[in-house]
Amino acid sequence: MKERFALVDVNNFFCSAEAAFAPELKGVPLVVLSNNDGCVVSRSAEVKALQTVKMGTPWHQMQDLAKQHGIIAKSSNYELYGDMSRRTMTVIGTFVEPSDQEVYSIDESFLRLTKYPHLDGQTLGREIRAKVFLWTGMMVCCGIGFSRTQAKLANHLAKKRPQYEGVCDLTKLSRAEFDDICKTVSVNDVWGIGGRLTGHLTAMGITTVHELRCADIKRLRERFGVVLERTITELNGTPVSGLDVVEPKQQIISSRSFGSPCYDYNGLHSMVSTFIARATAKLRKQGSYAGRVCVWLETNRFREQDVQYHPAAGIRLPNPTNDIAALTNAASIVLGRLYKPGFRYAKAGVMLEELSDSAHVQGSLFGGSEPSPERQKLLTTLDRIHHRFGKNHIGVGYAGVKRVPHEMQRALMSPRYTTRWDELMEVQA
DNA sequence: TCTGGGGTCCTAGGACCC
DNA sequence: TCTGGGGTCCTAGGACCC
Repeated sequence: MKERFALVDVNNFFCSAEAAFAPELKGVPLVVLSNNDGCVVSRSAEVKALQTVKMGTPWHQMQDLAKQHGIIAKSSNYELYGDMSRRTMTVIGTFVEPSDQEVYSIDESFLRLTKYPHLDGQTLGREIRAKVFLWTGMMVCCGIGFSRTQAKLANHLAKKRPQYEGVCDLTKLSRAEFDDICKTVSVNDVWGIGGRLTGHLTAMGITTVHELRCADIKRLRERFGVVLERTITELNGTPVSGLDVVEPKQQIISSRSFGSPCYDYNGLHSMVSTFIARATAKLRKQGSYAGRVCVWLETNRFREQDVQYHPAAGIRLPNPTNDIAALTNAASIVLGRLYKPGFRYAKAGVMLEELSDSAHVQGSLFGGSEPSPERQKLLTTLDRIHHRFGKNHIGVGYAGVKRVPHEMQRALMSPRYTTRWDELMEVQA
């Protein structure tokens, strides 16, 4: 039996999540900004229609444009988006068995339809759209194909071409119809083909999906590697990969630009400690232990007048651990090596690596040792306090105990309608 | 003044082993 | 004069994704 996949994806996800609770944001030009209110990371249909605001445009560079078109901006509200994502994915998941859904990103989900040959793609897509909209207020598009890459392509068409009305099923097309459509889509719109590859392919005279499908696959593999070969195979209707099962993360990163520049060691130390706290929380949530801690610092690369410095280094722990104090300590050692006075630091980050599901490291000279029961109790209690009161009430060293001076700016943030009792939406009778 | 954050996979090349 | 060859593991960096 031929495999069949669907990709369901929310339109303008962050903007839609904002508008779901604020009717005045519906039908108006709206953007959502990255951390620190830096860049545009989501645009409403009205902003996309202007064609002048690209993804990633710095907000401070488009003030005039915003005034001219009445563009409203919102700070990113990841607590709201995370919760709306969970709700949306749950509704999408009601159409198949759990093992046939892969939540691919915050706003996208693959469904494997192979087991449900009786489901007509068009009908299913329309039903998903209706149910998701009714239950969450979010509008999705649905693409269906014989591989995940085809489903992605179909979703792209469903989103961009009004005649599809949000649902595109490539599996129902004849060979000739499929070829004709592929002649109208640029390689750049294919999942897995980014700017670099597009440049190289264009130079070889390959600009449309049809040309890519017909190209000499052996030659392209030799030149660009196995990834492109798989993409072409999938475009031609043979799935190379099925659904990905959710694996624990192999690395955990926490990193932020500072709300204001930082010059001194103590300031950096408090930020790095905060990042470690956040990363450790993720680590403990997935039940992993880290074997290596990396830290990096960055000056502001956009300031040409500044001397640039962006060092990075890591340290291997004697035994993998999930103990926030041990991880903070390791990060402090690395930071001590990296820090040099006299620079205008703008950003820092930490990375937990070599994650395992055990505190024991194989072949360690001294043997792995579990933290003592008392220690475990302390760590678990910390987790509970974080869970119940939020992350900013207790921490190690400088982290999170009080507002740190370089915290990010989120001047335009909306309420966290669905996750905070004191930020619930109020309705006036 | 202000320019995001968090991931994965693959490959080439060096280190090291026998 | 002439200095092996094959294999694995690790790391850094590139490309991509959302």
